[in-house]
Amino acid sequence: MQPNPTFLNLPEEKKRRIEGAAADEFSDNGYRSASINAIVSKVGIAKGSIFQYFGDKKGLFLFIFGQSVEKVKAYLKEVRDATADAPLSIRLEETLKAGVDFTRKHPVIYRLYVRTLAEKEIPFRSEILTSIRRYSLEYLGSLLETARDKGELRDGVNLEAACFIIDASMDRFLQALTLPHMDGGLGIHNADEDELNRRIKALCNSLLSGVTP
Amino acid sequence: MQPNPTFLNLPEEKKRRIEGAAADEFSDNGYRSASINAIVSKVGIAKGSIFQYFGDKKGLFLFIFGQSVEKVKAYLKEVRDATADAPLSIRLEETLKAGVDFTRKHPVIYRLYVRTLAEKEIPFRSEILTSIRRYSLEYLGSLLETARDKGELRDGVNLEAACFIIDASMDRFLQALTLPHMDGGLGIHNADEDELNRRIKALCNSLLSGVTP
Amino acid sequence: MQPNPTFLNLPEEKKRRIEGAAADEFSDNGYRSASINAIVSKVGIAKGSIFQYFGDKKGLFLFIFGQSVEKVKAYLKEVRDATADAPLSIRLEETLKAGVDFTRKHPVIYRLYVRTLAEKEIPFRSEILTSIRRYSLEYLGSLLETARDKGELRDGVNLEAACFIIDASMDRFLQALTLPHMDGGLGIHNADEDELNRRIKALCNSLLSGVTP
Amino acid sequence: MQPNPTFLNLPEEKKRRIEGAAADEFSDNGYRSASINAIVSKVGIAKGSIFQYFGDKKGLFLFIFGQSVEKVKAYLKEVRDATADAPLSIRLEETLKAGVDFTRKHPVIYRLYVRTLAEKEIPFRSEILTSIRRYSLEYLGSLLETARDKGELRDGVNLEAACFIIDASMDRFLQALTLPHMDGGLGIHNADEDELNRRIKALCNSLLSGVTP
DNA sequence: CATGAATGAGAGTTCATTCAT
DNA sequence: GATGAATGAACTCTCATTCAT
Repeated sequence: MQPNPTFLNLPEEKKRRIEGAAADEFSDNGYRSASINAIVSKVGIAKGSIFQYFGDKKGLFLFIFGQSVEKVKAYLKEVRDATADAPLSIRLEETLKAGVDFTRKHPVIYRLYVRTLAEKEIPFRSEILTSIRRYSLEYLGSLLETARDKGELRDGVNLEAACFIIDASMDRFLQALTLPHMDGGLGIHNADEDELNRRIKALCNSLLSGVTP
Repeated sequence: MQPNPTFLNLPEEKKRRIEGAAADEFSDNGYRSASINAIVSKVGIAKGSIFQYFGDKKGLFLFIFGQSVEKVKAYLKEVRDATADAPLSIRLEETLKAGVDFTRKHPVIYRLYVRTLAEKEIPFRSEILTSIRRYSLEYLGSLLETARDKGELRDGVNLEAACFIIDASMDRFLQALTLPHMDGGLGIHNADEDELNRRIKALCNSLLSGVTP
Repeated sequence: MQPNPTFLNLPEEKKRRIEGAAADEFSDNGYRSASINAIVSKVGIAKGSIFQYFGDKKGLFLFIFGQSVEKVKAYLKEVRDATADAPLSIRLEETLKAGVDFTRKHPVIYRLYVRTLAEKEIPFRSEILTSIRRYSLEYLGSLLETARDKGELRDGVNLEAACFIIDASMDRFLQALTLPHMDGGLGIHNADEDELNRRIKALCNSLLSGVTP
Repeated sequence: MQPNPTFLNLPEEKKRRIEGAAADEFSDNGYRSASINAIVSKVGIAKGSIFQYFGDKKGLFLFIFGQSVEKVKAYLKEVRDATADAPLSIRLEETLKAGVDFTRKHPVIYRLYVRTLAEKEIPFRSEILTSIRRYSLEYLGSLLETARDKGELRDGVNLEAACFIIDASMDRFLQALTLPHMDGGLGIHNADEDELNRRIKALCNSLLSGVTP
């Protein structure tokens, strides 16, 4: 999980170039098909250096992935704290907005996550995914519980199912943002800022209100 | 997309063995990492034959994937027709049940779809995914429109958003079935039949009713 | 141990070129340092072909080594049968002469054996060496037992120790032939035919008679 | 052959750690497969230091090997002097015992010698081996000459051949001690102290007396 | 003087694809 | 039409050596 100190002592800019190229490569090609050749020739360093920094391909992947997860967590924590007193609808909106924002700033991170989802032989895949899902559900769970305690929810609401639906919908929303092909009916992919915000509001509204009378 | 006539004239049983092995290999390893070596040695035919039948790896993949999509469509069409007169809640339940059923009978097909979602260099990936999503939304859209016309929906419901949420939630439900790690809060993965049906009902209820008073 | 049939069906001449190059490479460099690159570029075939024929480096080595052992055994069996009725001194001389003859015809085989002796990580090294030593001792043992039964040996001779000494001395004699550096006092390495036969006779005499009165 | 003065001025303890690690590595892996990486990481010094001290891999090997040879010579000289007045049979026994003793105390040195025997590309291999053999034969030669002068030998004994046989047999005896696989008929490898001494006596007896009446 | 980061050649191995049989 | 031998590029990983600090 931890790269060699050598790597950590590298000039900030070089580090970022390596991380960037590796994240790109993994998110474009998944773990197994990602090529260390491609990474080093993009960055312009010797092949051996990568192995000096990270030991092996697995070590590189674990580091890049771990970094990404940390970034996402930090981002979400910020949103949670910043909206602590807002009503649920606003908190969901802000969460999704933050997700959109983050996905745009770090598109590779989201793709990296999707790739990890799909690939079987990724090192520690099971642990990685389980921990991500758990974190995500805890986050949404705490939002919903707070809302329930404040009386914002209907009686008898199934919190688990609600979490599941919200999680899945937001996840898909972000997928649609990253992958044009998943942008089924919502026209998210090429939307401008205003349009996107309307979409977010609409989705969150629908998530909260359901469709039946 | 179309294999060489030579392939089509093969004995039914041999064709099925080839298709099965190829589907397994692609769904286990994705497109790029799938090995034609592995496929032919599993089936017990000559490597050259695959290239005779399908031209190249790309052709093989396209054929296998296309076949899978046809199977899914046929399955869904059946459900739609069979439940034409039922209320929306039942139709959703039956759809999800059918999805579960199908995923269990043809686990490789679902995995194949997830892999395709994740991999960038898959031939015609964009077209493939777009068409799948469109089909899925059309299907759900027609269910919801029928329901609206029958007065089952609340006024002012945002059909697009509803479709999106239902699609995403069902998709995730099936993912949780296939991938233990996605089974966040719902405990789907190891559920017995009864438990699973309760989960399906709960999810569909929540999808229809929302959480707010 | 068995190469792919593909290899066995190769034209005799090509097979021999491959076997020769591989035996050379292994006997020059040992197992680990032997380079498949070097072998294929010497033979002029593609790198992949070696792996098609033998699976991996280990398979190649095992095949080459096994072949060599078979050749040696066949050679020794011939000598044993041809000298069945001769006195021990002649049989030893003929054995050593045969060894010299063989070592000259197939110098790589002897070097291969020495290399295997020295290297730790050779596949099945332990089994290989044990079986070679056992075979060698059985061979000499049967010679000595026959001699004893014919009354050619002094009473109370320690057969085990005698075997050991003869085995070691002959082994070293052949080493001296192959490796100029081991040619300590005997001047074997550059000896002409007559000289060599004298050396053989002298060694066998000394082996039989010892040094004490 | 001589390391940089920098090395010689190192604290005794550090020098010994470096020598030990290098001897281990070379004797375990041979020259070419020995890894300087492994050596430095075992000792805990910088990789560059090795090159500073010894120039290159070759220099390091030559130094380590030379050192080992010196140790052996010193050991043998001691035995020779200590047994100057004993009869030949005792001197041989003591020599072999000393060899056993030394091999046990410094197993890497013996392995190092065997490895050098086997590997072709070792620097100055030819010179190294020639000098070792010559020394060994000189040593045994002086033992035998002394014995002849004292009338311990039969008339007409071939001293050269006797030397050769004794050298080869003792060498093999030590090999059997180090490599279980060479322990052909004698059961040396797992022998306890008493048993081993009996084996040594038996071998030396047989060496001196031969097998014929 | 010691350090260890950087290098790039070379290792074994796998693979899609071609084509003579 | 079916076969599978041959190919060579690409893969991950190791290593001795150099040299700026």
